[in-house]
Amino acid sequence: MLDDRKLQVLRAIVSDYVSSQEPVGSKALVERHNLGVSPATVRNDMAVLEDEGYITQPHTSAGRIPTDKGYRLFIDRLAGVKPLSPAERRAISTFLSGALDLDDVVGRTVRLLAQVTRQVAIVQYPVLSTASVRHVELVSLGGDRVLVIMISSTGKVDQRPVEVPGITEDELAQLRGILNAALAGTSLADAAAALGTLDDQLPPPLSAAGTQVSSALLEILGTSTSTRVVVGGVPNLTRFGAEFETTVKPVLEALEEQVVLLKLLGEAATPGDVTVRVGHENPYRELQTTSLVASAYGSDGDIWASLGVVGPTRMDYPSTMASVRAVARYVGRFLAEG
Amino acid sequence: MLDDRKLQVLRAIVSDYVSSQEPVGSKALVERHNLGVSPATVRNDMAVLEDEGYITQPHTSAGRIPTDKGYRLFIDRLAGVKPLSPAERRAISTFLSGALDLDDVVGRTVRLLAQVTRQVAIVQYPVLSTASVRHVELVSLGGDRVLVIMISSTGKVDQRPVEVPGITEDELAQLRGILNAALAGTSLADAAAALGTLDDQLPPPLSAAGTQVSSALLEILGTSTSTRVVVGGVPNLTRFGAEFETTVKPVLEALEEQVVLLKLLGEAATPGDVTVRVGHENPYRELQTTSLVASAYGSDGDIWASLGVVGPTRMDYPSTMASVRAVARYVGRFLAEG
DNA sequence: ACTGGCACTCGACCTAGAGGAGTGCCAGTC
DNA sequence: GACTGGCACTCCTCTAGGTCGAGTGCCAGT
Repeated sequence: MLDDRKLQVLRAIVSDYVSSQEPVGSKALVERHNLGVSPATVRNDMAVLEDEGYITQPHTSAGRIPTDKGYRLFIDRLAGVKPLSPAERRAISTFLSGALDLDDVVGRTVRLLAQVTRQVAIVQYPVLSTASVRHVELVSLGGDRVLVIMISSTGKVDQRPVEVPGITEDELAQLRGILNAALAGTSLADAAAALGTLDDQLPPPLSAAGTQVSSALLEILGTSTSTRVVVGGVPNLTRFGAEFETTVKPVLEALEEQVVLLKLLGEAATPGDVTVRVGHENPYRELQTTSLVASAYGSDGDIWASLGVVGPTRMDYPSTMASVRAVARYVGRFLAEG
Repeated sequence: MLDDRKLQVLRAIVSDYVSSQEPVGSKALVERHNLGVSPATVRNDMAVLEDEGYITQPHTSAGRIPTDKGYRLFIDRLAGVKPLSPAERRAISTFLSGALDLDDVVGRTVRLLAQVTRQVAIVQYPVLSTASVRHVELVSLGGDRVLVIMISSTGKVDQRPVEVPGITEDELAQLRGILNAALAGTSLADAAAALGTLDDQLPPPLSAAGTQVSSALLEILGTSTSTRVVVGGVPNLTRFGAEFETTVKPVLEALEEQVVLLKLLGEAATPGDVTVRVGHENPYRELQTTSLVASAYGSDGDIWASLGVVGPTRMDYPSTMASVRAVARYVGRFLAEG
């Protein structure tokens, strides 16, 4: 159905359109890519490609532009992996050195990704299903207030204040000891269960406080599995001022919805493999005029989280995919070591 | 020089232009605001206002639009305080109830501010110059790594990992005790000094570890005085799609520059008093086509930090200023209560 | 000091026409 | 049968000209 040359024509249309943002005609095509055939032949091929739904005409006597389906075919079968430039390689491999803590790693990653792809970047905080509780700390805030702090093996620190009327420092220390004995080293998933059985075993003077602290810890455990997301490179959207309605506006709106972003990224499953959602393939209506390029990151098949970029469907997929993959790999490796 | 009626004319021009975004002419003015004089008279007044630089014409034979100087006069002398709507009052006074921790308070505040002003909101994390160290915690991360955690009286928790070869749990506990004895309760400013004198007093086995931990704490102290900002309501920019170059683009660019934002907000000094920077009054070139409405928040003259909104110079100053002031006051009060 | 009247300016909007890029189709060639 | 050159056609883009009307500045009159 689609012979080699037709595919080549499609590839040429995509690549020309991506760089010029203008419908591309048969004549320009044969001139810029030496296809070895006449414009008339290309026109015939284009007619077939249009019949099949890979390209379309904005109006009767204009050139062709790729449809979402066309981009999809391009990505699946035509896009060679574009090697990263040495500068990009260098940027990626030095960007994380000297990172201080998890916040810093995520922050640097999002800036890096935005910089190399020149798109809006999204990075999800890592959730390690095999992460464990490193330590629980209770700190008196004066009065009846106590700050409950949980440190996980990924280095993430969460806290919640609770009201615990009339507890003494000694009791606090005692409770701290019990909690750490029960929780330290358990996985986040098991920790919730461990907390449940703990309540009964507390000596009476501690039981009221224990209940308060337990529920705070449960909240913390809950929020550390449904994780946050960080966004960067928003000013890159200004490049697409002309496509305000189709690109700038939907992306800005989607970015404010953490839930949407999380779901989007959540579907980018296997690390090392880059997932692309082109236009209408996207489950979220506002983003159906844009594309998402995402990848999970982690190490040894252990998925931690996802990262990616959002941009107009008209984007340079080979480069973007290469960059996203490289950054995902690098961050995964970095976190595995650190 | 400018009699009462001329001021009234200016006020009418500002308010009409803000709502219509179109140059306003003499006839429309007398019709919409019953000025009691003829269009010709208004024209004479407008000629004077233009001579003085308060208004300008986009082109000959068009209506007038306010200049930055005109807005400034409007704000200083003409803008009555627009009372908040009951709905806004309610939104403001309920938005923070149930806030969990400092992050949550700041997050809710920025969303609230964006919602009521329908502009892009910026909230600086509170820095309390009189804040003190509540507690220092050292947690072994396994191997030679130790996590240094500092909790301040505002409820802010910061952490840094450090390398401390071959330290035992006992030594860690000892060091923790010494640190808390020396630091707990001291102001953040004094804490740095206290750390300096501490190093000498440590028993030899702890001195190496002490140095590492001290420098981590100093870093933490450094970053908690130069604080972060949080941004929200960016999708509100889509309302100004027509003014892409003058509003959307500069704001997006400025938002990515934390430093710029901090400096901007830092100049909004006294709490309760709203600072407005109109267009060219703004020290940052990119933002000279936009206005900033900001206020410090805190309690009892104790400034904690600032918050505000950025939008086009053509904005509804009375409402925006009222909202910013109300939110700043409310957040200040909320934080003071704990 | 204000007003009505008037000539004038100039952008917004419409229309018409030229130019041109690009197409589809068809008859002809290898 | 696949490719090509040629040709008529479409329809966007750009320009030029013309009308319309909101708005102005100025001046003479009250």
